[in-house]
Amino acid sequence: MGERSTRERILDEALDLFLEKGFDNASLRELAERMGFTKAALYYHFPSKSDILMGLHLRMHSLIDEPLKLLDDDDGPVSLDAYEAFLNACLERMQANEKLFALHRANQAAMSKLQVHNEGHDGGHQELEERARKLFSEPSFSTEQRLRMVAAFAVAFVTPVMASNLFSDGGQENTVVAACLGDVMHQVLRPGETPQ
Amino acid sequence: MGERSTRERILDEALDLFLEKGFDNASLRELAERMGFTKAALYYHFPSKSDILMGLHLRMHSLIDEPLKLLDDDDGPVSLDAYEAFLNACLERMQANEKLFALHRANQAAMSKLQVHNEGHDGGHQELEERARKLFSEPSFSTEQRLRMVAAFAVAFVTPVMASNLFSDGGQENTVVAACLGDVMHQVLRPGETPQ
DNA sequence: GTCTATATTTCGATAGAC
DNA sequence: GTCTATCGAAATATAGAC
Repeated sequence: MGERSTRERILDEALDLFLEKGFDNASLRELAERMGFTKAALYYHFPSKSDILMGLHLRMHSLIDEPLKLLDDDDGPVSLDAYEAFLNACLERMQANEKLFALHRANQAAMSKLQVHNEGHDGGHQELEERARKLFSEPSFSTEQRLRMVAAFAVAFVTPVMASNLFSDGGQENTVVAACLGDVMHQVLRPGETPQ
Repeated sequence: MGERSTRERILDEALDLFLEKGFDNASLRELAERMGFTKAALYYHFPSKSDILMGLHLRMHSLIDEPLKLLDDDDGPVSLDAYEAFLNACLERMQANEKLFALHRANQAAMSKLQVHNEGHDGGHQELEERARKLFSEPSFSTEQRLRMVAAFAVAFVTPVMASNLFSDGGQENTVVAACLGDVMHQVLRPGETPQ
């Protein structure tokens, strides 16, 4: 049952390596060494180095695919409630896949270069960015409200990995963190509910 | 008056180039081309490529040097008020130097490799990280309070550049953004002041 | 699926003239 | 302070045997 394909094991190892050295400074030679075979063998499983990164990007893509639906099946513009539910869903999945998101953050420059070589389905990075740009430009929200939506986004996507990196005492309970950040995001998104 | 030294103009151009392509994928050849001279000339001004990045890092370092003092001249552990003042001061300086912070974020992997080659004064990156780790491990705060401090940090340091990248209508007034995010951070830092 | 080569390219860096 | 020319290293990628 614990049998992962070689391809998946390469991605696992690549995730660790890319996190340690950064994508650009990690060499396929070292990745191959860690896998126990040679560089050329990697090219049997992946056509290029950036395809390995793309493989990891797709893993993350599939993680937020479902939460993303929470923003979809509204007919009108997105509601604050839907957005909050989306962020909470992301938070949960991030905690279970912290390294994947950390990679994405630390190697944003490399991620941005992932292009669409195929036809319709891209899996690229700029697709998500375009979507975010549209979301945060929703004219039915005030400027302040939109700023708050971005702030909540920042809390959801960067706080968890920062916290686990910076707290000297190991990781806190995931449920505790999620609950607390859920409160924070709720507060951030709804300015009216605070006293004066 | 508008006379910047060649060294400074190289740093200006490097900031733009590194932002576009990422530090690792930007070549000194292209940087030299943009400057209007050759690669070798760069080596007259900087001993190595990473020294150019270090130059940009030092620019940012000098920006937060003064806000950092707000955390220093307390005798006891840091107060929430001092921390909030620090974040607000950073926010202000970030807005005036957005690109510098964006570079730092997008090339975190490369920044982490900036080492200390000299003696006492480093200007390295891990110095700040160590400081942050210490701050967020302050035992006089509860776990939730510390989490909130990290969240406020995320709001201060990532929201402004995200906002100016994602809002389709150009940049909002800096003062408006700063005021709004100041409110948000205040809210985030002080859980007690909200109704249930 | 993995191996041993090797091709190819690109880049950082140096030497020395002007 | 900027140039030409070149070195040497390292990395991606390919060809073809097993």
